[in-house]
Amino acid sequence: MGRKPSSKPTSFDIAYRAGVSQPTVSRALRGSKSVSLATRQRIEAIARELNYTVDKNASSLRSQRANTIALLFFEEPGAEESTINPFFLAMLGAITRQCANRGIDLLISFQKMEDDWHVRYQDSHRADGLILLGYGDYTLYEQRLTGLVGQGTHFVRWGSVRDDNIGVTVGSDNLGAGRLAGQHLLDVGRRQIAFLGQADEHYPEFADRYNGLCAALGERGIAADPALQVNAYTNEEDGYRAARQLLQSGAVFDAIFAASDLIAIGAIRALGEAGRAVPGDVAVVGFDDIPAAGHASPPLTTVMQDLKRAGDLLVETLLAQVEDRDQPEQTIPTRLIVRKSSGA
Amino acid sequence: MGRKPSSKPTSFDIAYRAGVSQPTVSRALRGSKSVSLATRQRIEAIARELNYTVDKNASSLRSQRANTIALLFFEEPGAEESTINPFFLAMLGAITRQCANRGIDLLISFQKMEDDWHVRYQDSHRADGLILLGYGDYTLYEQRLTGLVGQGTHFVRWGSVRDDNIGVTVGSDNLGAGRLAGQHLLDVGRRQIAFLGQADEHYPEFADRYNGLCAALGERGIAADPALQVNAYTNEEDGYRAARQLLQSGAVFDAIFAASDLIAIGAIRALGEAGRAVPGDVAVVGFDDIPAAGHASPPLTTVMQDLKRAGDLLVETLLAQVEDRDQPEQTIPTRLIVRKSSGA
DNA sequence: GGGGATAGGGCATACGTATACGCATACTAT
DNA sequence: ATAGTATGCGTATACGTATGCCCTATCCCC
Repeated sequence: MGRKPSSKPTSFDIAYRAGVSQPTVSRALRGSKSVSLATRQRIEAIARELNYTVDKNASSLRSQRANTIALLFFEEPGAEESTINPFFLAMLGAITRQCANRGIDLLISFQKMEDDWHVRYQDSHRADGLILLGYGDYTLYEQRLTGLVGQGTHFVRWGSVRDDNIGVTVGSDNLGAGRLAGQHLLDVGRRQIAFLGQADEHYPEFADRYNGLCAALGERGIAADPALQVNAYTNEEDGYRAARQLLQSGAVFDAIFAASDLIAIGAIRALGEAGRAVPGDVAVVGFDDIPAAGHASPPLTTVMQDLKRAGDLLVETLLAQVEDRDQPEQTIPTRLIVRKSSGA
Repeated sequence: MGRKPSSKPTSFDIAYRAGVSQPTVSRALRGSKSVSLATRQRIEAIARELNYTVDKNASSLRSQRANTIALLFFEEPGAEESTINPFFLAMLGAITRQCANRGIDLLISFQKMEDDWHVRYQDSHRADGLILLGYGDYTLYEQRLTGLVGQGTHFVRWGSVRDDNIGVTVGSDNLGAGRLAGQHLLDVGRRQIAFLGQADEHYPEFADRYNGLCAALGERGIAADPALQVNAYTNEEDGYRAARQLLQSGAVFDAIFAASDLIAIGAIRALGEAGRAVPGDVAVVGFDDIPAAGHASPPLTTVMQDLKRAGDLLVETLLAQVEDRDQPEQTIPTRLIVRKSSGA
């Protein structure tokens, strides 16, 4: 077994054996139609035989195309190392698969918003574009995003799709999802529906979900009670705290719509400790449909985001931008998964 | 705001403004000591001013070093898209951070073992080395791994550290961890300890954990009862099934050591349905310390793997290999996290 | 049979950086 | 003073591929 058969073969080696010039090899392997079928097949056979692979660096250098995108997770400043949002992790899987299908490589990085990611990736020709992921407060970064657009950096971010967003955003239909959840809880006879999650404009996705809930209430002639909205970020602890706060406030409620499954799970824990039965006393609906949702007790009714669709759309939208094509729709419909926690 | 200031500056542009030659710019920015301090600082200032970034493709092409590693997750053939092992996801975070610290880029991919990953990454000069991750059955791939070694491909895999492994392996001290768990259960007075998890050589990590348990039993003069070992892969469903199987077999047991937290959580569900109290009737110890372990009811006693250490070591070991340095130790100690489920 | 069109492929070169060498200048040692 | 040694930098070139341009051989049609 040859240790190192003689370092890696280049397109010149292939060309030599095939009796053609190096550019012909390049053209053949890239599928250019100005190479005859016979020649191409000969070249392909030789390439396979020699275990030849196109050198990505040379290829990218010459073509100015890396065939790579960078995925940036933005962490909350205070985030624990271990607490990566399961929702994003699931999306990672979808994105990865989608990239693999398209023959595109994926660079990944967890970043503080403060770091100079655009320099690190796009500017260095490392990646053709960026996918920005994180329930972050993008309003803090408007300036930077504006700069990116100005520089011609290609990027797509996940979040709340709005007309005045900087750059291109892909996201679930959070407003519609909030309505779905609200309607469902109303349908099962609940009237005092609390919302656990940030509802201000620094968390546009959560705000949309809340607004959707309010819309559903409004459609049935019920006014949303501000006392029933309690801030919560996105983890289990926060859900627990928010629910306790709600309980202690003395507000009357017979349902909770949580902005994420983790919040919902934390809330259920708090309700249990307070002796409130779920769904008997309080119906609970979550958001995301993370794996744990189905295993929670009681199993959690939740809004499912279509992760596969999300991954596909993020990648497709980004590539469309890079290749200067028309961009597809950017809002993804959601689906309500009814389980025991809402008492349906 | 300039749309495109005049495409990207190159090292020649910097050189021109600094009144030096291009190679000097390269040397200065790479920190070569054959550039005077004054010159370097001048160059650095200009580079910053022009927003210059080294073109990674050109750099890698010339230096034959990508400063990139590829992380490959291997999926079980039947794996669901959404069921990425939480343990690996957590490790992903650690690896990512470690790479960021070292200024190394990370490519990521989920693969079937069948695919030709080595071609795709290392052979194409896309990455300097590979990290192989997955509770997979590597014995099936010995041939391929042998081929990799023969080709001089750099890789490190996560798993059971043994002398006869092909390539370099980094992993937790599963044998020691199994002993820890066993000793703990013995210490709290249990004697019939069941093991849920594959114990055959196709799953070396699980086998080590089982063997560690047997060793702990042996040290107290107790023989391991083969009837108390039930196969389970690594997810919650499998743990549930395995526990039911164990219950139905009529075997007597007062403790369960599960090869993973997910198995343990599934087992607790099955025990609950069967009316066996945890830890009253059955003490349970899991493995991994995934986030859900602390939130389980009862909170799960488990073996914590040091993920940060794991990520660091994987990266360091791989780079040591790439750079032809001595490789560090490859076994990582574990720690027992005692919670309620073991009745301590 | 001549003029165009087309297919097939070679030639030259560019992509932007890193590095082996060589050459000056300055500084040390004898 | 003179050989010897750093120091600091320029010259030339290589890394391996993709692509614009040009050339030849067909082939076709009127």
